[in-house]
Parts: sequence; C-alpha cells; structure tokens
Amino acid sequence: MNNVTDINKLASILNLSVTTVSRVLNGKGKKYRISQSTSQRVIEAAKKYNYTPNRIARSLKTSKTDTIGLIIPDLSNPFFADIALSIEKELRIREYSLILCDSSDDYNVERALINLLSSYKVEGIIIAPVGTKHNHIIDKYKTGLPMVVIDRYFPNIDLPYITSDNYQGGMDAVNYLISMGHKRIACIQGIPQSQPNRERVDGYMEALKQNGIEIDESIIIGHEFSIENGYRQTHILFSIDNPPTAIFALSNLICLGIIKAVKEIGLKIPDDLSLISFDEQPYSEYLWVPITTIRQKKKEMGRLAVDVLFNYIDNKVPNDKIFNIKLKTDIIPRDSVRRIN
Amino acid sequence: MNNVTDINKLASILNLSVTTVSRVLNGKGKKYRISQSTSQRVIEAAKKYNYTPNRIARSLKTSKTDTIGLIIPDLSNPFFADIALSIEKELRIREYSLILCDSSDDYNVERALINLLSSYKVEGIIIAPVGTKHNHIIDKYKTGLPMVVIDRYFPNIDLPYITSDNYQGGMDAVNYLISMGHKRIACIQGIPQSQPNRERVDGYMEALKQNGIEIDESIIIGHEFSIENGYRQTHILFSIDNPPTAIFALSNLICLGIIKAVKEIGLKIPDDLSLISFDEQPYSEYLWVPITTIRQKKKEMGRLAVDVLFNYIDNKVPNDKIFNIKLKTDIIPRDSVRRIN
DNA sequence: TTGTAAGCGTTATCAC
DNA sequence: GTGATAACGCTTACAA
Repeated sequence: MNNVTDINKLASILNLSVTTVSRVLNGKGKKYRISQSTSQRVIEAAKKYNYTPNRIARSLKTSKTDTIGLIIPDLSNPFFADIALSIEKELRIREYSLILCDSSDDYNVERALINLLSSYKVEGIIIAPVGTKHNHIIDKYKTGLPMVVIDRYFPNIDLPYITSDNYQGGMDAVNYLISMGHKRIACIQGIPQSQPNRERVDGYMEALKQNGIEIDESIIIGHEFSIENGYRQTHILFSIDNPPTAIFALSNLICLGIIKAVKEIGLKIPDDLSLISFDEQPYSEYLWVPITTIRQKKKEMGRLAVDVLFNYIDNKVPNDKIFNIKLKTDIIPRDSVRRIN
Repeated sequence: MNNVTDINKLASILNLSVTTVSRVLNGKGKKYRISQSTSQRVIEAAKKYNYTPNRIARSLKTSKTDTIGLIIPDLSNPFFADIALSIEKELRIREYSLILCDSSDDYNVERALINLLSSYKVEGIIIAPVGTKHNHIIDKYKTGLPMVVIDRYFPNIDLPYITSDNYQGGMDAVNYLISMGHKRIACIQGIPQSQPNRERVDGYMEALKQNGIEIDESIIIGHEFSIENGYRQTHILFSIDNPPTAIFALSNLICLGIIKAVKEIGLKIPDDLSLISFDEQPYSEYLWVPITTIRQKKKEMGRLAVDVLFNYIDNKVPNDKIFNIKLKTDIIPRDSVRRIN
C-alpha cells in the first residue's frame, strides 16, 4: 500500500507529465483532448496509490482555499450551534469547508480571530459579532474579503447582514401578552448594546406604547444572554413592590434562569406569572411548563448567510452593494401565558 | 492604507532581503543576531502595512498547517456541540484552528470527510464516528495521520480513544432505580450497534442480573439517539401488558421524546413512571420534571482528546502506543425517580 | 494529444 | 548580521 502523495511521483510512475496527470484529475481531460486510455490509466493509478491532491499547494497556486471562516460568540448556545450546523451543511454542498472559531463573546478574541482567518486565506467570513464595536470588521471587509454578519448586526453600517426581525418579534411577544390581559410586563434582556437586544426592547416598548401602557424602565433589566442573568433578575423583580404579571425573556438561556428562580420563589407559571421567551428550542415544549416562544429561522439564517456570502465570493454582486435581510419570526403559543382579568 | 500581503514587497520597501524579514517576523531575530534597529524597522513596517504571513505558502514549505479536523455526527445535539466547543478552546490555546465537519451520522459522508480533511493537510483528526465501521479510520491512522476517536469508539481496535465509562454509567443508573424499588425497568436505546449504546445496555443488564431481576428483552427497544425515537418507543411500551415502572433513557434527546409521550398518555413523572437519562444538559433541571441524569464529562473529553492528539502530533509518543481512556460518569439525582414499595 | 517550465509566498540552506 | 536561492506540490501559459 505505497500511497503516493505527490503528483510528480504519480506522473513518473505513469511515464506521463505532471501536466497530463493534473488535467485528467481536474476533469479537464476532454478539454485538452487527452486520450481515453491515458485518462483511464491516470484515474486508476490515482485510485491505486490513493493519491489526493495537496490542497495547500493547489491553493497557493490558484489562490482558492475552498474554506470559509465562521466566528460565533458561544457554540454551547444551541441557537448558534444550529446556525453553525446549517452553515456547515450549506458549505458542504458547495464543496467548501468551515473553519470554526468561538469568540467567547470577547471583543479582543473576535478581533484576533478575524486576522487569523484572513491569514488562513479563507475566501469569506460569516460572523455573529460580539455586537458592540464594528471597525475591525468593516476594515477587513473593505480589504476585499467577503463577509456576512449574522444575528448581531450593525445598523446604518455598510456591511451585509442576515438577522431576525427582532423589532417585530419583540412587538409580537408583548402584543400577545397584552392581548392576554397583561399590563405589568417585565423584560429581562441580554447584552444591552447588541442590536438584536435593542430592537427586541424597542419592539417591547412600542407595543406598550401603542396600547397606552406606561413604560417602567425599572422592569427592563439584565445584561447578558445567560441562565445566571435570568435567574438573578427574576429574583430582583420579585423583591420589589408591584412585581410583574408577565416576563418577556430575551433569549432561551435567560428563560431557563427565570424558571429556576420562579420555582425557588414558589410561584407557578402561568398561574402567578406568565412567561414568553425569544428563541424556540427542541426542549421548549418539554420545560417545567411548555413555554410560549418567539421562533427564529435559524436554519434559514445559515442558508442565507452562505448564499449571500457566495454572491460576493463569486462576484455576482459588487462589493459595495450591501445585502441586508431581516427574517420574520413567529410565535409559538404554549401554556406559559395565562389570560388575566 | 496600502496593505502589503507579500513578504517580497515588504522586504523591498525596507530594502532588506526576504530572509531577514522572515526571520524577524518569526522571532528568530536574536538567533541570527539581527540588529535591534533592523528588527525594529521590520516590525514597524509589518504593523504599518498590516502584513500577515500567508499561511498557505508557509504551510507548503513547512508542512505544518496549524489545523486539525473534527468530525462529529450532529452538531445540533448539545452533547456534541459542547465537546466541539471544548476542543476549539483547547486548540486555540495551542494556536491551532479547527476545521469542523458534520457527518450527519452517515457512514459514507464520514468516509469522504476523512479524505477531505486529509487533503487539507490537517495535522490530526478528532472523530466521533458514526460508530459501526472503522476500517476507513484505521487505514488513515496507519497512514501516519494522528487521530483520536471520541465517544463512539471501537473496542479491541488499535485506535486511541476517549469515551465515557458507559458501562459503569449504565450500571449506576439502573442500580439507582433498583435501590428505589424498581424491578420492571425499560431501556430506550440509541444506535444499537454503537459501542456507547452497547455498553450502557450491558451495564443495564448487569445491574439487573446482580440484583436477581430477570431481563426482558422486549423492553429494551429503540434504534436512534433522537426525540422521535424516545417518543415512539414510549408509546409502544405503554401499549403492552405490564408496562415498566421506570425507563432508562440512553440520551438526552431520547429523554425529551419520552416526556412528550408520557404527557400525551396522561401519566405523571415520577408518580406513574420514573425516568433516568444519560446526558446532563443545562436544561435537564428545568424540564417538565427535573430529570435525574447521568452526567458525562464533556469538557474533559474534549480537553483530553486534544491532549492525546498532540501527544501523537508532537511525537511524544510512538504511533503504535495506543491511548485508551474511559471517563467516569456521575449521577445527578433529581425528582424524576420515585421510591416505590 | 502531450510536455516544459514558471510561479504562487514562504522558509531553510548555504554563503558572505 | 545579512542575502541569494532552492524547494514545498500544484496549475497553467506556452510549446511542440
């Protein structure tokens, strides 16, 4: 089983030039009118000696690496894991591979990762940014490296993005709560500076406004998309006078934290508290109480991100034409919201 | 902002040879006794022109790509997502990057991915195999490419692996159930041919045997690590005579399916049915009933996989010395198991 | 129908 | 202290 890893060796074994071997192996046999028999011999030898072209060498020559980079803040969050999976699948179809990077929601890490990926000569980057600063991203994009931002985008900045319609999602959630009779609605948020968070909160406020309900800033709290945050803030909410009758959780992780706290406090959902949460998960239905959620189109987001990215990579679209897409969310009513008086 | 992407250009701007520039940039300045001032100039110019070495070219020369490949069956399964994250983090510390591949639990895809990764010249591969065949893996390993198998390993085969002690985990789960008075214990399994599944079932049977409980093969059912499978099998279990008083679920996804079915059937956990499940998840505690689980050391598994892999990559260890590691599991008692008469 | 040779951007060997 | 130059394995003009 003498594996051959070098086109030169293969060519010399075959008594052919590397050119011919390369052409056959790249499917350019007929283009260069290489004889049937030669082609056969090459293909068989390649199989026999288990030869696969060295992509590194090929890339150096062609400046195509067939790789793209993905930077996400937290792979252990199923929201991002699902998106990553969707992206991987889409890339596979195009015969591209994925270099996966986790920024741990850290701006400095993210910054370094972009440069790292660029040194690996990825042909494009899909990034769910930490969400606060964006200069490092734009700079790289202007360099000519195709990039698409997902989830946490930057408004009014020339960067292609795919995100959910978080504003509408926030409005839908709160309108639903209001339609069920709730007026005192708290909002436990994630990273306040991040755009999805902002828009969800804006949607929340708009819904209240449209329904003539006064906004109480003291029950818009929290600072992180985590279980811990949901847990803490809920305890705070129920230690104040006039606690809410409903909570709008801005992510699945926050929602879990709320459940934890609510049980500790000894309340029942939805009897004592109604709950609605952003992010549908496979387990949302099987939680303590089946949770009413706002579902984002994760798979679609991944698919579109790749689509749009390749529009730039394949130069179907000029770099200064910016794609901006907001995907509709939908609401999945379950048992966690109760109708009150 | 004229970015320079070529060491030649940078060298000519500096009026130095590429050799010198390369040496300085690779931290070999003092080794070659390059003057302080020259080093300074190089470093500053690199920064000024935003120069980063082309890793593709470097790799071709050094045959080091600083990448490793990861193949997992399903990134949307949080068990694998957590492991992937742990691996990514470990690699980052070593300044390596990760090419992530999802095999969709498909043997043919897995086969192709191994060759693909090898053509990308990854320096090693960590793989959670589909779990049935292994020749393609061994063949590649024998080629000299370092590989480590995680989770679904192959017994009595010369391949390094890191997995959980599934046998012990299975025994622990069932012993716990038995200690709570259960005798009629069903087992809903995942992929029957996969080794973790086998060993969990073996542990299950051993525990029964040791306690003088007869094994009823008709209540060891299922074929997939999925919600759907858990759901279906539970319905089947409760359509037969003499249904179980407890179920041992062999994965978190299966557990969710069981919950779904149990609710439909109108049973209560743990009143009418006790449930214990493999795989601890962040949400295990917040499910319909807080679920008693067998926790696997996912983070540790990822960490060790990388550790062991680098023992081969760095040739600290001969390729024919095989590392085999089984990590202890632990049991997290919650409310889903009831003590019966 | 096939082959020769240049060149992709590095690093490493040898030379000065 | 610094520099020419070969080589890594491939693709691709250009030749024949």
